[in-house]
Parts: sequence; structure tokens; C-alpha cells
Amino acid sequence: MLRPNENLVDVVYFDLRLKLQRSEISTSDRLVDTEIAALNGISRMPAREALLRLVSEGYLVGTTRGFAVRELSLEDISGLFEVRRQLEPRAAASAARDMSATVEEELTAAMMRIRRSFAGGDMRELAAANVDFRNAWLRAVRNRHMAATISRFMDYFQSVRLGTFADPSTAQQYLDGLSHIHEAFLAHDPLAVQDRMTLFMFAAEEAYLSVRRRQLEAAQMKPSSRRGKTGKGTA
Amino acid sequence: MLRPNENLVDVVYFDLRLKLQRSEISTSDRLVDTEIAALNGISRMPAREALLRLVSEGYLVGTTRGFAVRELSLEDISGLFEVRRQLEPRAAASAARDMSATVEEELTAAMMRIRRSFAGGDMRELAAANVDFRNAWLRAVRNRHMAATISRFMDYFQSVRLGTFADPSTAQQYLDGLSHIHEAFLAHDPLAVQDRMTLFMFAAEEAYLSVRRRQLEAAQMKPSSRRGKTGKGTA
DNA sequence: CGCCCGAAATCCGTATACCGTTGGATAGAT
DNA sequence: ATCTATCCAACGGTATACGGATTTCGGGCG
Repeated sequence: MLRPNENLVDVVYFDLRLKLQRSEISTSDRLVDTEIAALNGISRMPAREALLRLVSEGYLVGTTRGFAVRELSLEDISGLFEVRRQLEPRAAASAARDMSATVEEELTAAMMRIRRSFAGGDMRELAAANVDFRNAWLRAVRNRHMAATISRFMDYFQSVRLGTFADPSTAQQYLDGLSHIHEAFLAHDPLAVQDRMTLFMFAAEEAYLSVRRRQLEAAQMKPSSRRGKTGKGTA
Repeated sequence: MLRPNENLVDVVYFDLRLKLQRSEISTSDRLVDTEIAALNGISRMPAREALLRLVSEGYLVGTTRGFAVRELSLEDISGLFEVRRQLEPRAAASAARDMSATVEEELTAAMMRIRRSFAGGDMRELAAANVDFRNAWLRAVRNRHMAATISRFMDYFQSVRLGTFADPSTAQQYLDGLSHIHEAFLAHDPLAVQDRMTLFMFAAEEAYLSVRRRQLEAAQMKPSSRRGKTGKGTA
């Protein structure tokens, strides 16, 4: 995420982007410019431009009846993870090298929040804490192009993320992997971070693929179901 | 580059993107929506939306007096190349593995065009042929997310590219490096492609940094000079 | 009772209009 | 002649309006 400069387009854009990150918009929702405009007390154009931007960045797709969150195909997931594997381990390693004490604290705070929500079984909270964790180390990445690219590729998965925590053994595996990464960060060991992040990436890809496969199978059984409201609420 | 679907925004967007790739828009030019609209016989909004999209993708920057091509700082160049180094060698390797005969021919055709324009001293033609070469192998990259990301990162350098061919020894080095890559492609040797592409990336980074450094020094001497027209011409 | 056809609503794409800001130009003063 | 203050035009941002395509809904016919 960058800078909410001061124009209406950016306001709407970052608002929607945040909602996307938090999985507050489901795939059955339809985002309509007039509706968003009304909710924010503005005209169509800024809302529309924000939506178009999200489309051009690949988060949404335009339909004949409103905009919808993009659904990832299995090929998409594989492809996106191939890119992530090339970038994230290396970037995390550089973050481990350059990390400040502040970032370290944020990382630990996020990790604790993850453990808590995992223990409490709150999957939505877990997903949010997960975003915190990645944002924390991403802040330590000096290369802003690298950070922005990674951030973008991560955000594509928000629509599937919640599902990955459903299976307890997968979730446990996720928690272990992240703990290892966290430890390596605390040890300021870039190479360990890199290796563990690489392992984590492969496990994550597996998890996403299997979740998505199940989703697609379920959708094939029952290809019906439509309609949905947006779910906004900002000023 | 994707598909020119059929709406005016896309038409303008791809037109501008092509002009950017061909270095037909200089850093002193100012792109103004009304002007582009008039040239294409359309209203402000589609032109404006295309410009905003280019801004959000990082190709342009908005000023209070029209949009301008983004100038890369030395930090930008280093950062962008760090990402490119992570992606391109690997992607080129996969292209070498999966390449069809058609792509192989295109690659050779581009290589010949590069040699011709290099011998003829036509730098603009050389830059265009360079774009052909990368597009050829990029087409063989199955992962479209990978290809799109690489394509995007390459395009950031169009504003500097022409300058890198100015110095004869640098240009010769560039030609040699590319020839080696081409050979490796023809040999269908993914690992050789990967290694040579890696070497090429480092050399390219050096070249861009030094060109840009000279540009910035020159600009500091003579900080004046303004004004400039767009340079369009489509229907 | 179901299917087909037509009307209405929905929503995207495009056009036009207005306003505030900013940068430059012009004119006046030193 | 140069510096400064004021004015004006250019341009981006936002709002409103219109047209066309597509989907949905309802009524009539088989």
C-alpha cells in the first residue's frame, strides 16, 4: 500500500483495497460504481476510476453487471506462486539483514496475534494477523519496487486465504512454518529466513491449490447461486 | 501487452504504451488529456482514464501541468534490476525449454535485425529490434503472470534505453551478450540461457546506471529547458 | 404448467460542464 | 535591467447527463 494522497479516487481505491485484503468482499458480491459513490457521498467518476484501477491491477474483473473479485484458476495459482517463489525468499532475506528493532517488535506482535487467533479458532482474525506479519517484514525491504510487487502478488490470494485455514492439519503446518520464519528473523539470519520462506512457499502453494480445487469441484456440483450486496461503510 | 478489447480507453492506452516502448515520447513532453482526446476525436474521459492507468502502473507521473514520462532515479534502476534479476533468467530458461519452432524463428529474425541496425548505426531501430527479441522469448513463457510482470519491468527502461547504445564499447558488449543468449536459445539449453541472462542483467544494470548518472549530471549543469508537444497520431 | 417474447431496469461507456489550483506571463517598481 | 506582485490561462479533479447493451422480469401463448 502506498500513500493515500488526497483525492477521492485514492480514498475509494485504498478503502476497497483494504476490504479486499481483509476478505470483506466475497466472490458473489457485485461492486457497482453508483452504489459505492452513494455510500461515500461522491459522484460516479471517482468510484468508477478506482474500480477500473483495481481491474487493471488484476484484483477485480468487469462483468456486464458490476465488478466482481477475480477468481483464481489453478493455473493462476501456480503461475503466481512461481513468481512469489522467485521474489519473496530473497526479499525476506534482505529484510532480515536490514530490519530495525521496531520492525522486529511488529513482527513479534503479529506472530503473537496469529498464535492467539489460531488458538481461539478465529479464522478471520488469523487472516488479518497474517497480513500484519507480512506487512511488517515487507516494511524492512528497502527496494520499494520489490516490496510493491510482492505486496501485489500476495493480495491476489485474499479471496482464497480464509479457506486454507479450514483444515486443522494444514493450519497447524502453516503456523509451524511461520514460527520457523519468525525465529529466523529474530536470529537475524538472512539465509535461514530465505530457506524457510522457500519451504513455506511450496507448502502454501499446495494448500491454496487444494482449497481451490475443492472450491471448483463444489461449484460444479451446484452451479447456481447469485446475488449479493457490496458491504461497504466509510465516509 | 494484452488484448485491445474494444473500448476507447484501451485504444488510447495501448497506443500510448506502444509509443512509450518505442521511445516516441520524450521526458520533456507533456501529455494532456484534452489534447489526446482531440487527436483521437474522442472526449476527455477515455483519454484521461488511459493516462491515469499509465500513472498507476508507474510509466507516467502526474504533474500540475500535464502528465510526463517517469524519470528513473538511480535507486529505481537498482531496485528494478534486483527484481529483474530474480525473474528474467529463470523465465528465459523456461522459455528455452518450452519454445516452439515459430518462436525460435522470431528470435533469430530479431537477432538479425539487431545486428543489421547495429552495423548500420541506427539506434532507434536497434531499440525496436531489442523489444522484438524480448517479446519473442517472452511469448514462450507459459506463465502469463510471469510474462506480464517481466514485460512491465522492462518497459520502465524505455526512457533510458536509447542512451545505452551511445557508447560503442557498451553497445558491442550488449550485442555480444545478446548473441550468447541467442545461441543458448538455439541450443535449447535452459541452463545456459539462465546463466547468460544473469550475466547480461548485471551488465545491463551497469550500463543503465552509468547512462542515467551522466544524464543527471548533465541536467544539473543546465537545469533549464522546458516545453514540449506530445507526438501522437492515431485515429 | 412451462416456454417464449417483449418491456423495463440495471449498469457500463462516453460526453460535457464546472471549479479550484497552479504555474507562467505581464506589468510595474526598484 | 532585474526583481516582484498580480492576473490569467491551462489543466486536473469532480459532477452530471446521455446512450447502448445486457440481463431480468412479467405476461401471454402453446
